[in-house]
Amino acid sequence: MPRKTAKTARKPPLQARSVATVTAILDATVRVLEKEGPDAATTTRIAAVAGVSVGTLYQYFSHLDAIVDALLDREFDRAIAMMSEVLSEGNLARSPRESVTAVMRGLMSIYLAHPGLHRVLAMEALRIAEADRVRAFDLRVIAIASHFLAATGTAVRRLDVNSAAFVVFQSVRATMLAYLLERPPGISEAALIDELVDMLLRYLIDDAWLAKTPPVTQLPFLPSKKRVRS
Amino acid sequence: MPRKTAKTARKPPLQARSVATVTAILDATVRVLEKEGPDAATTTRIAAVAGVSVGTLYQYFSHLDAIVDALLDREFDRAIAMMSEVLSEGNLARSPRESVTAVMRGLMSIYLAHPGLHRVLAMEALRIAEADRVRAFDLRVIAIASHFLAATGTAVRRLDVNSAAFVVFQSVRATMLAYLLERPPGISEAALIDELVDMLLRYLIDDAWLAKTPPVTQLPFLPSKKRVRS
Amino acid sequence: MPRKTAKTARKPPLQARSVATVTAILDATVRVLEKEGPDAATTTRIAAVAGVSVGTLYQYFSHLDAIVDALLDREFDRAIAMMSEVLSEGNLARSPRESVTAVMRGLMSIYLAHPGLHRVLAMEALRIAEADRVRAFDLRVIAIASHFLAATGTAVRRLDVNSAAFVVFQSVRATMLAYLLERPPGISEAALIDELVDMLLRYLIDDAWLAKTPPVTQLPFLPSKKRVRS
Amino acid sequence: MPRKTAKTARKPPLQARSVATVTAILDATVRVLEKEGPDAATTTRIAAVAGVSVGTLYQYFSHLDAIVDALLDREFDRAIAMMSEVLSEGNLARSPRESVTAVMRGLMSIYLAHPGLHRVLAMEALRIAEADRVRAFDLRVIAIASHFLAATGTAVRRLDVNSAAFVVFQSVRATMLAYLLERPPGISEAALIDELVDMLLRYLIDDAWLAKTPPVTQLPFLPSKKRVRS
DNA sequence: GATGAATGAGAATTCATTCAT
DNA sequence: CATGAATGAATTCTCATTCAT
Repeated sequence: MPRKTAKTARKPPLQARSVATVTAILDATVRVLEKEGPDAATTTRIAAVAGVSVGTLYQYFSHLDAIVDALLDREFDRAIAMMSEVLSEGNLARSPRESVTAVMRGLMSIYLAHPGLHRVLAMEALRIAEADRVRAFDLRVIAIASHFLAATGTAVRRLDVNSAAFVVFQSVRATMLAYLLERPPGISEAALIDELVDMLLRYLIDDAWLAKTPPVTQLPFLPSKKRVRS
Repeated sequence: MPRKTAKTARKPPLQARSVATVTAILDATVRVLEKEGPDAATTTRIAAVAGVSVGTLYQYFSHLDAIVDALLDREFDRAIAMMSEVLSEGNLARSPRESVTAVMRGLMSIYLAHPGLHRVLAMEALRIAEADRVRAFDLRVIAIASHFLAATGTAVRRLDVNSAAFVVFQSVRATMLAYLLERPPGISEAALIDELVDMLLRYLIDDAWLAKTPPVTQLPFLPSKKRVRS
Repeated sequence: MPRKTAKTARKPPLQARSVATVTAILDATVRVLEKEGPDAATTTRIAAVAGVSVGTLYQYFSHLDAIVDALLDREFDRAIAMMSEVLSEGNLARSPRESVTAVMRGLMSIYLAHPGLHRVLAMEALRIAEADRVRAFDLRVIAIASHFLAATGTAVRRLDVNSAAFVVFQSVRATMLAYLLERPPGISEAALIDELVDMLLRYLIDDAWLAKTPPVTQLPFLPSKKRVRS
Repeated sequence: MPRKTAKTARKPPLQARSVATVTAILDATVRVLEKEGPDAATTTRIAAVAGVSVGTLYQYFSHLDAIVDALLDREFDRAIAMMSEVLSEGNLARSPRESVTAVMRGLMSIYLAHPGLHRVLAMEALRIAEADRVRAFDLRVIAIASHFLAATGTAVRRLDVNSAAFVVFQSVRATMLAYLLERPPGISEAALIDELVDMLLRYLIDDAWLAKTPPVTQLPFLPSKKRVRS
């Protein structure tokens, strides 16, 4: 994704009819990102893969960046949809651990579907601190989560939901993405999810509530026997 | 940090007598990054600010990327030094919460010193999944932490230290960096640190041990009435 | 007025029933030129402002240049009409100075109405040496002027009317346009017109005839002492 | 001379040594302008003709426009040098008519040397009202002229030298340029110069002074019979 | 006739890297 | 060793013009 200067204006696609073309361009971008890497994602290449001319590409996206933005929105929407589904009425019976695990798995599969894309999206997030976009996403997540928590009567440990949302969003995104990109040997996907779930549950949910469900079998790591002493 | 071609593999900085020049170049890069932004950090500009010619710059760094690598190492060293200090013999008496808080504050100040640099380092981490480098850092941190934990007899909840280190590293880096770059309104620096500390403590440390120190005054947030208790 | 290729020869506007559309396009062009500058005057923008589609625009004008040509003709017509009026039967009693002043004022007001347009027209005149068009205009002006001169019996100093017309046309156009575009400080509109009038009168009209009307109160400028006298 | 957006900064050539390269670029631009026309004067073409790479071109000129600016300055300098020469001490004995004629011939030969260049310079003058540049030139001309006028004791008719300089500059430039570009049939170069000289002399110089030198043999043109009467 | 989506050649500009001095 | 002028591949983006609907 070669970058020059980051211009301001971000025109939305002009016509409603040509959603097909817009989709083609977005999909082509993802395809290039996944198969050829960020450096290959030039306007010319994207247009070629999308089967349109550069001119057409620019008819719908005023900048190369605008494409990335659109993709970010699309992925955010995807994540929101997944969470709505997972935390919907039909799943109120699940334990917090089950629910959070389901969400983590959902997220992981979203990242897994297009790791190269999310790599670029994360880089973009660093390039231009996209506070507003992320904030909007956070708010949507908070709304969904709050609704679910209220419905299940789950007790939350955090005082400041906004801070918690911020911390959780950044932590989960970075961890999952780094995992998918680096594939650290010795850590399975399931194990990573377990770690995240455990971290989040204990960070977010009240102990009393957590106690209601069978605790994970996490055993102490160090020092083994000669424990604590005190 | 304008990028063209990722070119060949990244070589380490050439062995060089003139440490002064190398330092000058590294410092110049940081200065440019902080004051003029990533886009201004061209080889020519860096050389100019460092007071040397481009040619000389290439005498010491085979790639532009090599400079970034060197800076990453330098910052990692800085972090390690800080942790060694904070978790040293002299501080064994501290409670886990105090220790973790001290580490978080140390990290925050490292990021705070050069946010622009760390922004680029984080981007670089995404650009080329630098598994090995991060892994090496993690190992050093684990060593320091293990030592400290053993010395204080602290009980750890995690089974797999490597996974935990991975999760913690990514979570803390991403959260702090995003915080510094976005400066989300309504979240103070101290509050963010508290959140991270709380998350990490409960993720990492055994409840029994935590209980030994005054618990944080986190109050439940939601749902309001039909609260937990029962 | 962005230009790519000068392409083929310039065709005249296609014969069109819908004078309204043609006018709309011409007016839109002027509006864009005045309010958004030459660079904004793209076919798409002009069409948009005119309230038609690009396709329609091309129905009436084979080139973007054809629009400019049409506008040039329109402005020439406007100038001719103004001169005919000013130098008409009803104004034979005026002194040469009065007449020329009236013409200059008329021209100035034509330029003043659309300076941005005339800027482009002048540039176009340089881009493609539009000898024929200008020549035709000159001839019309000469006809009008000759008629007026004969009717008033004014004695002309020039031997070669064509050369004089050429010189006068270029001088007046360039001076007025530069004046309007640069607005040189310290020169009022009236002053500029006086200068031009004085220059033209003395260039064109016989001294004896000029003497008949009160001379301008131009005072000598230099050298100070050994002044000319009388 | 394809144009996109007119950026601001105009860096002067960096090094003094490489004057040769700068000159090569300027000369190449002129050559392209003269032989291939304005549309061919792209950065790539100019660089090629100059025998350097585009990169080098941009090392010395931050914009394509900067080249044009440099050429404008060069031509202005050329004109000033010519006038200094023509109106120098050695030529004080000449009559006003002779002097002005000499200047006009000098100018004509400057335009004649590179009509294509001056065409572009004039267009540029319209594109961005370059008031300051022209003003600076005018001042230099005024200085030279004033000196000469004082030395010869010539009486000037104009009250406002600045206005006069403005009018004269624009009139002469436009007329000569249009002449060279259009080559209107029936007007010889000498004739055009005579016209300009006559116009300027009568516009600028006091009649008494003009009378000192044999008047031009301009005969009345119209109306034929009822002539003015001597 | 009108529409406006699609086209694509082509222009400006950047910057990592080399190498003759 | 240091210098910094030269390189040129590569990229983004524009806009006149066409043509299927």
